[in-house]
Amino acid sequence: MAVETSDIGLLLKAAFDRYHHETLQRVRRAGFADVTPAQALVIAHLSDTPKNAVSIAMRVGVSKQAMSVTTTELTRKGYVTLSPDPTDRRARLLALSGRGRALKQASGQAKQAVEAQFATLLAEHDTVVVMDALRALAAAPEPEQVG
Amino acid sequence: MAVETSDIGLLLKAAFDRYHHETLQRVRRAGFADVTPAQALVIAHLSDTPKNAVSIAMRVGVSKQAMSVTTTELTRKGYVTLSPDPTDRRARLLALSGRGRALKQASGQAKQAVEAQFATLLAEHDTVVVMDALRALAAAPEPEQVG
DNA sequence: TGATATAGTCAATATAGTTGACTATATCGA
DNA sequence: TCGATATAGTCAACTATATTGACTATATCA
Repeated sequence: MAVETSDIGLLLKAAFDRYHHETLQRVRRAGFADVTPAQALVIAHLSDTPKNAVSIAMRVGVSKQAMSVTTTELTRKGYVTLSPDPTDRRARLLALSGRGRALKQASGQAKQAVEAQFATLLAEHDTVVVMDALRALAAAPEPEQVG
Repeated sequence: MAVETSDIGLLLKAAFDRYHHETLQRVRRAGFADVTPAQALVIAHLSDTPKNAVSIAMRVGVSKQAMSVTTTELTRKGYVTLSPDPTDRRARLLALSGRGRALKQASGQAKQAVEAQFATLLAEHDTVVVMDALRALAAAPEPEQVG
């Protein structure tokens, strides 16, 4: 994708596409060929503290129905284990399996490698600026309704 | 989507999702309710100079088959017109219709509005840094093969 | 002119998301 | 404590968007 634009939307998309393509390629080469982007995204949101599906869905920004499908697949592929929530019998807690932790680690290494590439393009100060800017943009409050 | 992370991949995704959600909402409120994200993306790549489908596909970063579907839809909805390429009888040139130009203009206004929000979060210098950084990241050459 | 490349379409499939309807369990309030 | 309501998760149907492979028509090159 050629990028000569100054359209920030196209730039965000191009940068995001490139970053994700690169990291996913590396993760797949590291022995996790069966992981899809949506599944990798959920793995990135899992930690050592088990969480139920709905709370992850909210963080990821998808419906609980979409999350249900991804949970099923991640469980089937052996990256995630489910256990009953002792405090809520409706819920099932997701936790990383051994293989899931390995995937998350490989994913972290892939990201570091791509970010190292990124860092060579920018001064350290600028990297900080960019991260802060993205965080601000991502978290910006809804504007007052315009319509 | 809550964003407390320092994972640049998640930040890029969150920022991109937010930007696109906001702009598409505005475009739809402006009277273009039938435009999908993929279609809006193609419109953003069209200018006054007609282009064939393959060249747009390359810029957008999708296959010519995907582009064919989007072209059909944009034509059906009246945003784009097709005409034969006088220099190549295989090709058909895409051009914005009157409504297509109106859509592109509304889209530009939506982007300006969202970027104005963005600008309030950053110093002007930082905005330049961020744009340059995204452009560099988007255009970074493929790294040497690692596998 | 014949081999090869390119523009575009059609078909099949994969991925990822949505909404709506539903069950089971929690929680809140009278 | 019971009844209304909210929440966790699943199932089904659908939409949107992408892929690859096979194909036709036309260009281009040697």
